[in-house]
Amino acid sequence: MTVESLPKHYLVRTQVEDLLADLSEGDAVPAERELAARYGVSRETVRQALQELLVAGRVERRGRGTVVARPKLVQPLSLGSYTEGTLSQGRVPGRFLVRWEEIDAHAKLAEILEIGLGDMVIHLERVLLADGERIGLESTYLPRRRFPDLAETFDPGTSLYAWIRARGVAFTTATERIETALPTPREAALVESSTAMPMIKLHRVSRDADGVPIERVRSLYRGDRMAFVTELR
Amino acid sequence: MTVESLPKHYLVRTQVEDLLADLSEGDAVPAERELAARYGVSRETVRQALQELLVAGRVERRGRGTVVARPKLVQPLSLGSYTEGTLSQGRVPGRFLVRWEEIDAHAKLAEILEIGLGDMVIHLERVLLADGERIGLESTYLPRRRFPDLAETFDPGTSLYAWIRARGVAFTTATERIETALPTPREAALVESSTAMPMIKLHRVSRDADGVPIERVRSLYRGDRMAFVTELR
DNA sequence: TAGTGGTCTAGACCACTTT
DNA sequence: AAGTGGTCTAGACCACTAT
Repeated sequence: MTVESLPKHYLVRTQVEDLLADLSEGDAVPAERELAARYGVSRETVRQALQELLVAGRVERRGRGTVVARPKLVQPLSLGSYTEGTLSQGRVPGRFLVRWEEIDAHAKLAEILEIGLGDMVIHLERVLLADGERIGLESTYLPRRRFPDLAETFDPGTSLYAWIRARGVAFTTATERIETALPTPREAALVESSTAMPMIKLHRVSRDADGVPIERVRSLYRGDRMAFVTELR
Repeated sequence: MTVESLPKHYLVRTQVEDLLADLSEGDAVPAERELAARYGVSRETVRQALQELLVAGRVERRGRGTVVARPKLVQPLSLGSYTEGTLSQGRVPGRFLVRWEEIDAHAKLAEILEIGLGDMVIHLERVLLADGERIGLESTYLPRRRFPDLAETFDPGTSLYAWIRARGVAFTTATERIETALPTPREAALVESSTAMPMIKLHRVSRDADGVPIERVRSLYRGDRMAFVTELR
């Protein structure tokens, strides 16, 4: 890509950004066909410009039409639970279960959790909510041997972190990998987004005071709706 | 987006992924027009599928044609310098200056750096390299009063972190914000990427032992080429 | 029912790179 | 010169939603 001769979709993007400056959160953005006519470009070019503004979190699709987006939500990247992190930002946390299964540990999972190959692993997948909005998807893998009564006593609508801690297990360290990723159609549907919307993917392995892995978590957050903060020491 | 009836571009994406499984790093991927003919779809549909694989870091554009991508580079998200982080991953770090300016601090910057409104700030922008590959863009803002001889004694091709530390300033804490973002055409060109490629944007304020801000850094890393790891305690 | 965004097509022209 | 990806167009059909 050269610096000279800016692409049309980028020019449309900056023009629409000027429109947004005069609008408020939740206000309707002109329709794609209307913008195409106004700027003398094809609808596909407008769509590319809007896609960039969607990824940037400036606008969002809302039922019928496009509206000015709310600011991104911010989450601390910390050892604490999703519940605590969300509450600390003044948001109401929520979650609901979309999958619960008990599987044989394959080689990689067994290695990560430091369990035997073929040991049973509990996998729970939950949609994460902030103020009722779907903002992410969380997959947790736990060794069943360590938490045999999880299925009977844990309510998937509540904090797993709190449940584990209440059983005397201390979260002491965690390794986390952070990158961008695109969702599958299923994942996109679960968070009410699209396959073209980049997500923030987090891979975490949490350990107890003895350095023993407690859980492996894979989280997928909507890149247009979430940002993370962390304190480095 | 509904779960049923998968979009064609996603089906093409999975079919191309199957192709990639039989190829090695650097091998050529069939041309877009060839893939369109092979799968009986339009070229634009193939392009959407390839765009998803580009974002995922599975393929990359290379001169003429598309090839199987190398694995993502991994950087620690730590207080240390880019040089140290890159070396710790067994990569050769590099950087070159693309902008040097001294500006009056505007309100927000003055607040962040805890300096007077209108105090002079040094802004340097550098392209970051790993093994010679352009992987990111870094903008650093420093109060000139604290580093008056920066222009005379600092070589922008070297580690700024090391230069500051050598002057007896200790990096003690930092606050970092992490999110996805799209580059402007200029930024995309500098890292040899495109405006449609999601980047990982980092905002950092580093502080010394007294809690005084040392610098503000805004980094933009190619999302298709970089991942980050951090240790949580 | 009318309007919206989501998807897909067939084709065009361009800049660039390799042969 | 030939082939590649980058951009853009004009149009089509669809599912969904607000009226």
